[in-house]
Amino acid sequence: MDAFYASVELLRYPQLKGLPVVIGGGRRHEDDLLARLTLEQPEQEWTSDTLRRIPVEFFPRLQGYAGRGVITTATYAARQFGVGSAMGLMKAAKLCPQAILLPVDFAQYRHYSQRFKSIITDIAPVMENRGVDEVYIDFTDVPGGQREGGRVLARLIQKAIFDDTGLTCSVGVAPNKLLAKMASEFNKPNGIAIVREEDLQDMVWPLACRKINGIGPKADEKLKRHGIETIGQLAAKDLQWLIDTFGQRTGAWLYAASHGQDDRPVETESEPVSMSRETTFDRDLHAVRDREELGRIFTRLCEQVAADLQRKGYVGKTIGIKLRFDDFKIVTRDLSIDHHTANAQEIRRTAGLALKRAPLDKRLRLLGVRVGSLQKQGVALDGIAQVATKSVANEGETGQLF
DNA sequence: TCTGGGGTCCTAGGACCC
DNA sequence: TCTGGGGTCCTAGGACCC
Repeated sequence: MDAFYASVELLRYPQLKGLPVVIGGGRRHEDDLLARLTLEQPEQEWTSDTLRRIPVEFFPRLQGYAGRGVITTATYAARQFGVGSAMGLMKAAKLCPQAILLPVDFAQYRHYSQRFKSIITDIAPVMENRGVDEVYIDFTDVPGGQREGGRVLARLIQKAIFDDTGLTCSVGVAPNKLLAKMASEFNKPNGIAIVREEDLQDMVWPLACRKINGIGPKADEKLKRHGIETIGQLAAKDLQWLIDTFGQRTGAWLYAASHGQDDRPVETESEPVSMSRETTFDRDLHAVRDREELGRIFTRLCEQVAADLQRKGYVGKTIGIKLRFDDFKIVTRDLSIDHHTANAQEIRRTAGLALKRAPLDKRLRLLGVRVGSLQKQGVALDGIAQVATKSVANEGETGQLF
């Protein structure tokens, strides 16, 4: 198989070039911004749409930012100051107070994401989704795909995307997904990199193990404890040692990955496994003292998940909650019911039961609601079970929190 | 100055059935 | 009555990715 990994530089509107700009802060940041603008300039109607038309220079600077958001992405000019994805905005404000803070524009990302993907499937139909801005492509059967080792096709795709959307795109070309993904990082932004099997030693082995998609901070730490820093050092270990040290599955995978081997196909179809909604509060909430506020938020999350399920046509039967405490410890509780549902009240009721089993002594930072074991709506044949919605003991008991 | 939101997959133990 | 093994479902936590 010949694979591409294409990653669009999604939010880098041309006018951001050269300016230190960070994007982040979540939905709340945009709401705050709209509220402020409405107050300052009431003659204009402020919406996400009008916001989009304001030149970047008019957006607020990071300096003095107080809130819990993180950076979604940053321009290269901002990255010079050491800020980057996933960093807290308050920390970023210290490092680069002059950076312009733009709100995250989900509607626009979705729009451009669809355009970018449909341009690609027009050219190369075997495409796998990897989130809003990244895809794998199997171009084995694309006419002309082999010219200059794939470079001609990569350039064609880049040009088509740029002409239509104004977005740049980094492409990695390799014999499999693992290597294509790695290659796509080599010439960011707007680059093309080709890795052939015989390039493994020169181009891949010098890289840090962390560059392998699937090796995160924990695995990297463990590798380092064994003196393994680079992919080449990993490749020098024998299979049995890796299996003894990391377990059968992970060991064998590490061995294969370090030798550039990966036989996963490009998957064009996938069904969702779960849908969830979660929110981090502006301030930590206490289960007893902030009971009412928590209850409202909880209900809203359930309604949002239900709406997501209904809009996308799914029903689920495992309903769960997620809590993050002030010390960042996470707890989850799941409860499976005897039929599939997308009903907000039913999700709320079941999630409430799950929540009762969680410890609620510490202050809460985040609350989430998840529905799993999904099925397409209409396929569900739970039949009679639908009638017998369980009434559970203790429901309505006095003194309960939710 | 603490660290978003939406996902997937894996592991591991226990229940329960055959 | 005991032992054991396999399979599946459920639950909780954790690693990782975009």
